[in-house]
Amino acid sequence: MTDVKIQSMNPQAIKVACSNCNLRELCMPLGLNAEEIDRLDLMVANRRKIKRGEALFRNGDKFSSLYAIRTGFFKTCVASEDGRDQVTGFQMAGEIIGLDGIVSDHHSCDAVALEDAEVCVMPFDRIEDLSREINGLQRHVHKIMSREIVREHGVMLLLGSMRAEERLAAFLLNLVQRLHARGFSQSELILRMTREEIGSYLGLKLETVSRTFSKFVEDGMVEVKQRHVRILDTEALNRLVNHQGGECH
Amino acid sequence: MTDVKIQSMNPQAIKVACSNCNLRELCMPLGLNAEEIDRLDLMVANRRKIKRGEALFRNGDKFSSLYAIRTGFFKTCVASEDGRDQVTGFQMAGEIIGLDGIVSDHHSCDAVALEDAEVCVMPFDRIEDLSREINGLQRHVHKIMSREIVREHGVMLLLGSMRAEERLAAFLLNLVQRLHARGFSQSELILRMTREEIGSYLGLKLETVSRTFSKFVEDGMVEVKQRHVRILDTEALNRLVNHQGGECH
DNA sequence: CGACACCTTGAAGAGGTTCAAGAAATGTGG
DNA sequence: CCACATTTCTTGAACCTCTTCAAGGTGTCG
Repeated sequence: MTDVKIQSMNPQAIKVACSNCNLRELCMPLGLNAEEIDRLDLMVANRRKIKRGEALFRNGDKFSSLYAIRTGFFKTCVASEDGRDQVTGFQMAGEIIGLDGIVSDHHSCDAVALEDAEVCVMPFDRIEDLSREINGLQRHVHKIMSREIVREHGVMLLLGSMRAEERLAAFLLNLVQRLHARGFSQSELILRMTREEIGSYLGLKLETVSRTFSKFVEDGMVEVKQRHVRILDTEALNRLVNHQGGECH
Repeated sequence: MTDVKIQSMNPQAIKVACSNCNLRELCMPLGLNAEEIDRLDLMVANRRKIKRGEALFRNGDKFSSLYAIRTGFFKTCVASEDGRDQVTGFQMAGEIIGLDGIVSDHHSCDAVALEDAEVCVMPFDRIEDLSREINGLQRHVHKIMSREIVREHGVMLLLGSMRAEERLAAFLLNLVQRLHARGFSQSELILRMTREEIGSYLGLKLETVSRTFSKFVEDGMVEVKQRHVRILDTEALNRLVNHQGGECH
């Protein structure tokens, strides 16, 4: 196993600067003045590269930092004592991971890269220091955590009340919408995760995910070639999600 | 150090004081000095009583405050456009609700009292002001939000990977454990919610909840008389949750 | 005391899982 | 670059869990 950690520790090679980052609108607060924006750069200690399949952190690891994803794609998953596994989310560029670790000073889930990735490491005590001085940052941190809580409410709704087709439709629409917000296509996407990981996230078995994809293809709503998905009828998927199977009016 | 505050009988004049509150260990940070503890009292604007069945806030309401539950019992639930409903949690004394509202300045779920309740109203901008000055409070706020995120991970695991019996067992154990932490019995509890609300929370229909209760009774694990539940065999419930139906390792 | 909400139980049915087999893609080492 | 091993994906058939529909019982509150 080759050790790739060294290269990411080389400080002068990398100009860490939120103020330049093209993801700033996604992960940083708006409405700061120039001086505050400059100070934000202090928040990022360094960057770290994670190869596909590797973990950014694991359940039990000491918590020290939040991570802003620069490139790549992650899944987070929790496990119960008896080995049950649940994917709790998929994260992409501009999103923040690590919030789970704050409460107990240790992470309670795994964050695994589904493709080669790079993150900004933001030591949490620096975040706390800075956010005491920059109100906009304080508010931003609170919003990020609240957003995650609300997102999870949505997942609970999905897991608690939707059927397989509705879950997969909601999943695809959510993914493509987030990708679109990052400049990708509205209708085409490449799944970074396996059917099993999708299934875990949606509370379904991988066979059910596969079958449901096949059904969507039959119905002409999407094209699927392995992990390449093209959405042909966004409206139909929306109807699936919002009109629980078709009550009239 | 006389920390006894005068309380008039006039409800308008009740001096709100976290420093006296017997729930302080549950909802307030530890390790503050005397001056900081005094300042915490500023956080609570007033108290508010909510009758059983009434909402503390509803989806769409303007967000302004977090609420610390003093007495009573709440459920929070989200609804999708098409009227699907999902209970996202049950909250009891010492717990904080309202975090969902921070991100968008509006609440995205309903908080409904399941029995007559009283809450401390903590305007969020005061919380932010104070937590810029009291590091312990800042950290505490972060922990509360992180705890909620981690709690929801647990619910996702439950909804995504457990079967009906496992879900109900986990639910009962969680409830009784939280009640025990508040000085109630380890083995006896009164359910404040209907079978339907339990079902919504657990992603099951009310009939399934009822049948599963009956099965637990048959198996001698619990006694159930309507909403009064006595746990006879905690270990058996624990095994149900942790050994997914009995793999023999 | 009567109306209403809540709970229990049965029987039939649907949706998803499990088990199994094979196909397609991906990665690896020679 | 190819052959082989491995992982991932698809599809079928049988099965099982939970849901749905229905009816009756129990508790509660004005």
